[in-house]
Amino acid sequence: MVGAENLSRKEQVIRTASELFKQKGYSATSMRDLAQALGIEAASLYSHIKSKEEILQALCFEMAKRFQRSLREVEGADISYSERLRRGITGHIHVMAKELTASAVFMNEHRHLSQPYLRDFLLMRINYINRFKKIIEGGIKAGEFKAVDTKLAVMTLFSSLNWMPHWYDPSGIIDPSELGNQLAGMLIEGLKTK
Amino acid sequence: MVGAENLSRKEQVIRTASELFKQKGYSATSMRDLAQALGIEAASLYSHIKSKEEILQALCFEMAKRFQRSLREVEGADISYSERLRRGITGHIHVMAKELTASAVFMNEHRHLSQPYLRDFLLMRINYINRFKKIIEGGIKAGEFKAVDTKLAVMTLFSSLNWMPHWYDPSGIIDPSELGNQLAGMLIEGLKTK
DNA sequence: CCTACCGATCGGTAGG
DNA sequence: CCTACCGATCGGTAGG
Repeated sequence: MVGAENLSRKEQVIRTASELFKQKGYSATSMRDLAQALGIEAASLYSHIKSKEEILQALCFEMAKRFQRSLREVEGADISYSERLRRGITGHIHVMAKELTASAVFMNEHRHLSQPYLRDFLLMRINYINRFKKIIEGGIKAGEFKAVDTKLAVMTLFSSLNWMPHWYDPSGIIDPSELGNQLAGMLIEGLKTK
Repeated sequence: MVGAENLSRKEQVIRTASELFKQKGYSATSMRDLAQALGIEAASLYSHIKSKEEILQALCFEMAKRFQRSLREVEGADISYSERLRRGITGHIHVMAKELTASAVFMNEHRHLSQPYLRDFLLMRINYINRFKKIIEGGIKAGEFKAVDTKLAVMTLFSSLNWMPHWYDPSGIIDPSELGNQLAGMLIEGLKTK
């Protein structure tokens, strides 16, 4: 099956690229670096991908889709805003934990997308953030949350989620659900003892 | 005064570089980009700086020093852990707000430092984070904070501080002190109404 | 997947 | 601060 072989090899290229992009950044990673990591010549990469940027596009949009899908499942549910926030956070962390490297690239390297991809990406991201913001605003209107600055609240949450690929070790003692519960707990209940 | 003129021109180069590094990233910013932004030829940059990386070094270590100094002022104070955390956060935000662009570069581009600068930088960063962590641990031991996962707590705080240069508008309605108080309040008291 | 190669651009230097 | 340039490396193509 030629098709399946090509697909799997292409994915192998994308995964290896993802690791290099995370480590060194997109711009500082050359196609020769990538080829060397795969044990082939740089020119051979172009049998599997059209361009360097195509790899970044594949990574960024695949992750964006996964994060969007995860959040959508929570929005319809008939539950409290605290619970909705908790599930949104846990869902995000699950997606992230399954693709830690791609998540880091998604977060830090998307600015190297060219137009119109960059614009599309940023629209998806602002949409994602706004949906979390709506949950927080809903909680405030319902009297469940304090009247905090919603931009600060959502940015604090989003920052925390974004930075996790840099320090979270999924093989450690704390699993994604537990991490999500603890983050949600901390943001909702605060650090202070009652 | 030749000395003063050189210094001021060098700082102008560093500031312009800082803006480009923030926008496009260190690797994707060429010396020709920088020269063009300053209205001179690329070769002329080397009258003011020794190398591209020297600019990054100057930026990163200057900001690191400022953040360290800001935190040091809080650690000696004889105040509650909540208050210590609050002042640590507010201090960080003040430093950041005064040099928003350099703060963004400090955060996102330090990985392009070569050795031994990279190692020194990372040691300073881990030291900075650990000092915030100590405040949180102190608060837990004193019964002032809940027994949360301190790594998650400090990373959430640190992420939030790091991401601020990307969204905070210091010319907006919320000033640095107010932003610090709100972030500290949110982390300490939580979103939930009591 | 390789050899052979392209034009463009990179950070930086010499010498004024 | 400029002109003139350097060797190295970049992403990518032709042709097998």
